[in-house]
Amino acid sequence: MAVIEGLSIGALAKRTGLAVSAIRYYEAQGLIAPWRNAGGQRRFDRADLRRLSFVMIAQQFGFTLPQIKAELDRLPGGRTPTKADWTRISEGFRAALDARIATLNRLRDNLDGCIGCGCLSLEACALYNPIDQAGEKGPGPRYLMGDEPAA
Amino acid sequence: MAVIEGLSIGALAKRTGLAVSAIRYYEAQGLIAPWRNAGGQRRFDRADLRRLSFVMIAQQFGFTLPQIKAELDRLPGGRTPTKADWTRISEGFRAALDARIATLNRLRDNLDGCIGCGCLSLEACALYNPIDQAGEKGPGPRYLMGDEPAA
DNA sequence: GTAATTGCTAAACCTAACTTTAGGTCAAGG
DNA sequence: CCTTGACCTAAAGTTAGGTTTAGCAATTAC
Repeated sequence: MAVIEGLSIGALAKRTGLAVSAIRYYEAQGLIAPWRNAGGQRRFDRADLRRLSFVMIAQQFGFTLPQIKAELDRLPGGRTPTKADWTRISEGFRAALDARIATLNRLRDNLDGCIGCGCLSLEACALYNPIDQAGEKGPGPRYLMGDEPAA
Repeated sequence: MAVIEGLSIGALAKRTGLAVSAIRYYEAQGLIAPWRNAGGQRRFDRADLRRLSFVMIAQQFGFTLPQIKAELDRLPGGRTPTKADWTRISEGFRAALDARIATLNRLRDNLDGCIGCGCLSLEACALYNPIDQAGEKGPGPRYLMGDEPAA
């Protein structure tokens, strides 16, 4: 008869398709903030489903978890985010995504130029130079988004 | 007046902009194969400049080092690669890049649809479903959007 | 009431692509 | 000849985004 307050981590995992361990990891990174029940177990709001949805989509867009957290932190604290809140955030995505697409298009156009010459020479090849210094930060390994190469 | 045979690793680093440690790492991964001088130091061919150029560009395209190695291994052994060799490889790039751009465009179009509704709901949102499961390999979230919701 | 789930934490492990460190060796200039 | 800077190796460290393991506690099912 007890009304279940909030979802358990397992339920959330089932609903989102995420692994339980991933959800705990996201909590550790500050992306979600469940409360605890009397026994110390995590309980989640239904709104957390949407937060996790946001995380999953943003990852597909190539955002890092800190970047995603930054967006989520802009959601109003203290109340359930409204449709307008999510819409505002989606528009930020849209801009970032457009920039990413533009970069790739530029890369491709340069490549088209290079296919003709076959040069790949450091001095002359347009692919080396200011390809995207501004576009992607991140120290160490720079992953772009992972696609299968087909080649 | 000794004619310098081959480039030192430092010279190669300067010419490519790579770190010396990165070049040694690439050698360990089989991407380049310098020879050694009498004192045991690495000496590189001028053609290695182009190989490294290839590596750097391919990385910008999002290829992993093993994938890049696979391409390089298809270069004819025993002779300096020709323009035609590089051109053939560039065309493979072109295809992979086109695929990636198409994916992002599709993602963006879905997002545009979602901006209107603000939903981000697991049941309804078009962004969840079969976005592009072509490339599920690689590090990171295996479970994410990956295989079995069966669990 | 008890067994089977499910959940908890902390810490270790994983991959990719490197960098850093420690402890030596080689080469070029004065 | 001697010093300085470039090079060498092997091993450990780094970052991102998690997963796995070990050892227990809380819930749920029967």
